[in-house]
Amino acid sequence: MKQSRMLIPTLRKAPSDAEALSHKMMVRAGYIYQVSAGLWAYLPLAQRVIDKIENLIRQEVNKAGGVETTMPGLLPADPWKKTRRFYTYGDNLFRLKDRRKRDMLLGPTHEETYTQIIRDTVKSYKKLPLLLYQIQDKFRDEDRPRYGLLRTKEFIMYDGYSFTIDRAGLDKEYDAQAKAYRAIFDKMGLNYKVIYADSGTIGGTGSQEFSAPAPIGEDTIVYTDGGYAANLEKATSKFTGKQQVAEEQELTKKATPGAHSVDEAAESLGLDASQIVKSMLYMASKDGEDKPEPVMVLMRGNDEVNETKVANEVDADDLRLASDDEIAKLLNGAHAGSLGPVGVGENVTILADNYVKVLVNMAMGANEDGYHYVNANIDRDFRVDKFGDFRNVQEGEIAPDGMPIKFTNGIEIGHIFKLGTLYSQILGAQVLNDQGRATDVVMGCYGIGVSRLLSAVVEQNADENGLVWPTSIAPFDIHVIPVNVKKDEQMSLATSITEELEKAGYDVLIDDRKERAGVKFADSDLIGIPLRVTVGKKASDGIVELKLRRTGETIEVKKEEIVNTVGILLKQAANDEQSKQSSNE
RNA sequence: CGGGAUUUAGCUCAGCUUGGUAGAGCGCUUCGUUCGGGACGAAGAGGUCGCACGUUCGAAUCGUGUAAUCCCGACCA
Repeated sequence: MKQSRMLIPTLRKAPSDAEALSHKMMVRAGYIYQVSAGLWAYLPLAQRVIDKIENLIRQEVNKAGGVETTMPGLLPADPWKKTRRFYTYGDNLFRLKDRRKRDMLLGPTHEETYTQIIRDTVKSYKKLPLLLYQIQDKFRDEDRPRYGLLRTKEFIMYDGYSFTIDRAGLDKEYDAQAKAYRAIFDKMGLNYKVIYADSGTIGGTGSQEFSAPAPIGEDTIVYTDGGYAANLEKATSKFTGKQQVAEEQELTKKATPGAHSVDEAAESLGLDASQIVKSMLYMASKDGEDKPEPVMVLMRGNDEVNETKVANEVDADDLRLASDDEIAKLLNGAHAGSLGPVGVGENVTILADNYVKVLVNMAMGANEDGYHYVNANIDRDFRVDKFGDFRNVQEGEIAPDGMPIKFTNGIEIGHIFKLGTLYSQILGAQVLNDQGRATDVVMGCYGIGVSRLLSAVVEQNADENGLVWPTSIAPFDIHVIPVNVKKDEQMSLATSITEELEKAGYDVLIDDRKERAGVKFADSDLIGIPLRVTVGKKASDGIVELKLRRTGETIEVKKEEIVNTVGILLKQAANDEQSKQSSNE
């Protein structure tokens, strides 16, 4: 491929509004062009990377029994109304009407559509299992698109859906997808972590999230060197609290003027935050029920409430902090900042973290602005309905695997999920089983953020000169650079080398532009093709220079040896990329 | 949803305080020299200063509104 026929608008400087490394680099290197906030054009180089990633996915998913399909991006709202997601999905769903005023939407995911197809076309368990997938644009009206391709309003996604007659079948499909995902990400040379999650609240019985550590990642990954990995929402640590031993003192109300936070109260009372109990008032509600139930959560002042754990405990679909009005109404006109469990009525469920259980003579808000209680004790002064783990783990604590916990940011690149029969029940996707009885089809759903993968890979593979693509998904394998295109011996050698390498099956880009060497080298580094072939002064002797982008390693070879040497170098580079990854997981 | 910032040439920015209808560097075009790590010289092209309304004889500049873009935060009582 001639570079003069490509559109590669490289820039000396990154646009001033780019923040993330991958965002800046991909714009500078001429891969992507921003059309609008959260909407990106993939220029020729990005398109080639995307094609390679997609083909890698196809390869591995097909191996796992997947078959490719394509759904419309524009969808009728009716099935989404049946599953209620038309109403519950929130503002991220693009809703629109067609000319007959029929409600439509732009698909953010396709559970309904695939379930509908299976419902109408598969009537017998003998036709199962099936794993249907597509690689296609998805639409989500993100509140805040950011970081280049990381969070956008339209993005490319692999989404697969498995249909089986029973749970055992689902487990097989799920495991096959997990295996395929690992193969895909391994081949891409990505560093990633697999996060296992227990059953979610909505009909699922298991999920794994694949997350690539990177500074701009929006997940907090809790992990250990022993292999433990979890979301902050799900992470647990060993309880290390010790029962405090002290004589119970008299409950006393103290003035703490102006103290609204734990730190302010701690200062005012001369106590450590860990001896202060903060009390958070939440409103918990379930789907389809209007009246939320108040839940008070007690926590050491230096801990953070984990709302997922609280929601699970009270079996709530929605959990939110109580509004000022609600607090005032339930707690005698008190305001946030001075809440506490003393004297709280039976209508409020009181949960307390395990670490509160071991405290004696604790301080807490008095439900009266400007006052805190000190020397409060459980049972004697206030009621606790249930103790449990309701806090976020902290770095350095001991994980369930016995190793110290570390935190890192991660980019969610893939997710697999055991859906169960939720959608098939609602949409009526049933087949006859071997007993001749109608049975709900058991589903799993699987997703990979394809366009987001570019960001993840670039975040992990770039240096100050530009991108450094892994060989498996680089837009080209080899960048041939005739240093001076006006010198016939250089140009003709470069051309013949390009043809030879292309014949050998490589993707080759030849820089046939009438640019000076410095410009070509700088652009080449920026673009990040794994191997560069420089055809320069020694062209007349039939000698060229090979240079690896990642290591900078350079060797001179005779033209007769190029194809052979290139093969060795690229294979070695691919091995290095994959071993780098496996040592990391 | 809350807060902050920005918007002038393809990119990075200056000019605005003290109104007089626009500049630099890079990039782009042409010619010449140069030619293995972002060359040099000469001559050019390119902008209704985000948009609207207002103030004024006159607005990139002052006022009001609006839009777009980016960043931060989203309740820890």
